[in-house]
Amino acid sequence: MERKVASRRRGEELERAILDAVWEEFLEVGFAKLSMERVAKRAGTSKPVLYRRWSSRVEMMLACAASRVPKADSVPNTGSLRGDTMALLTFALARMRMVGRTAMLGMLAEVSADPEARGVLLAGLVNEIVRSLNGSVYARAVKRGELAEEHLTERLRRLPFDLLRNEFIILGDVTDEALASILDEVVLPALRARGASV
Amino acid sequence: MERKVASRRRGEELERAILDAVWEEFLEVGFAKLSMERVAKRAGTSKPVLYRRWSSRVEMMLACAASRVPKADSVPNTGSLRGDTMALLTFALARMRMVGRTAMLGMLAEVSADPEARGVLLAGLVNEIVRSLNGSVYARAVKRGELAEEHLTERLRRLPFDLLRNEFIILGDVTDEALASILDEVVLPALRARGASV
DNA sequence: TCCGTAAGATACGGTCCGTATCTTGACAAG
DNA sequence: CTTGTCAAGATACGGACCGTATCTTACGGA
Repeated sequence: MERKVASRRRGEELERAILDAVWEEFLEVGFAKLSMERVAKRAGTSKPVLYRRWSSRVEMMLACAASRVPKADSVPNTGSLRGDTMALLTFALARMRMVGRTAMLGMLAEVSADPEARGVLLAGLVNEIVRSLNGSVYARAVKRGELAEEHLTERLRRLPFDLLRNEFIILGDVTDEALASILDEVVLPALRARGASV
Repeated sequence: MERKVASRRRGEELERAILDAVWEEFLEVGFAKLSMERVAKRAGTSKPVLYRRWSSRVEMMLACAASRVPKADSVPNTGSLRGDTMALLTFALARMRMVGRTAMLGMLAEVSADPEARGVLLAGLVNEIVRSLNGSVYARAVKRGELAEEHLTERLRRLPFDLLRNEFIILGDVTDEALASILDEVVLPALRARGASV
């Protein structure tokens, strides 16, 4: 919990200890009640040390999240659009669960006033993984002949993640059935509707 | 801003004055920085008076929101499913704009830990309007022959609002084009896909 | 060996929390 | 008109944090 060692930590080692403290503190008291004061105490250091690194609580928590959330690697080729998308959403869901609904909402809320911070958050937690989808899953589906590239609008590319994120934020979690219904009742039908007749 | 009148307000009158103060304060400093202390001062009263009515900041803000957000009345019959849904989403969007992204996120975040408060918030801001959709828009579309009732799953009923809410929360606002793309690229195609083939 | 740099400790004024206490005004019953 | 009740309103409290300033001291590189 606290420390009272003679040695003085620096650089990497110190930063690691702080981010670990942030995480433990987060698990213990939650996002809303996480304070610089407590983190400093838990890490066995002091507030100025934190403020030298991050200018705000959110920035610090983003650093913590970034240090723990797994990077999006490649998406497995399951042989079908549905399988690939399901795998991708499952991975994305796992990431969301690591952070948790409360923390996601808290960060979104605290960041919603500052356009710059908002950009950073969205880039890290939203767009990165969308690009991944564009780059492999949809490309493979086009190659397989499951999709026509010219019908892939921006909205359709974002669609699976928009629905997943909404479900997670509002309902608290996403069951397997919910995932399936997102795919089978919305995403795939929308993707396959060619002549979007009015 | 403040008041120093001899008369002592009570009941309805006092409550109105407080909720007005909450709203003005919200417009001025935003959701995150809104404090009981400042609201009390602005309303020309004191904290105990606030705490006698509402047990928390969120509860007070919900009361304020409820007193200002227009109730969902009837949905105009435009003659087509697309027109009806567009009208409904436009109305829902207007409501969201009155509250604002920051406040919505703030409330969702503060409420996300407490299941009971969460239920209240969702019931008021989500489900009410979904019921309205079920009750009239979809019923009319079924009567017109535009939809088959047996394909109207829970997910499809929620779909327009899920997408609207997500867009509003994440992107900050919803343009007319975005609204149109939600309808024409996702909602209507999904609704019309009969045999949800895998 | 020495010196710059950052760690770590402490303290500051400030805001806000939620609650307790007390006085005083408004209103109604008699 | 008198009087009793109840909530409004004022004030103060201990406590948690904020963000910053100041000062000493240990580490690590030159």
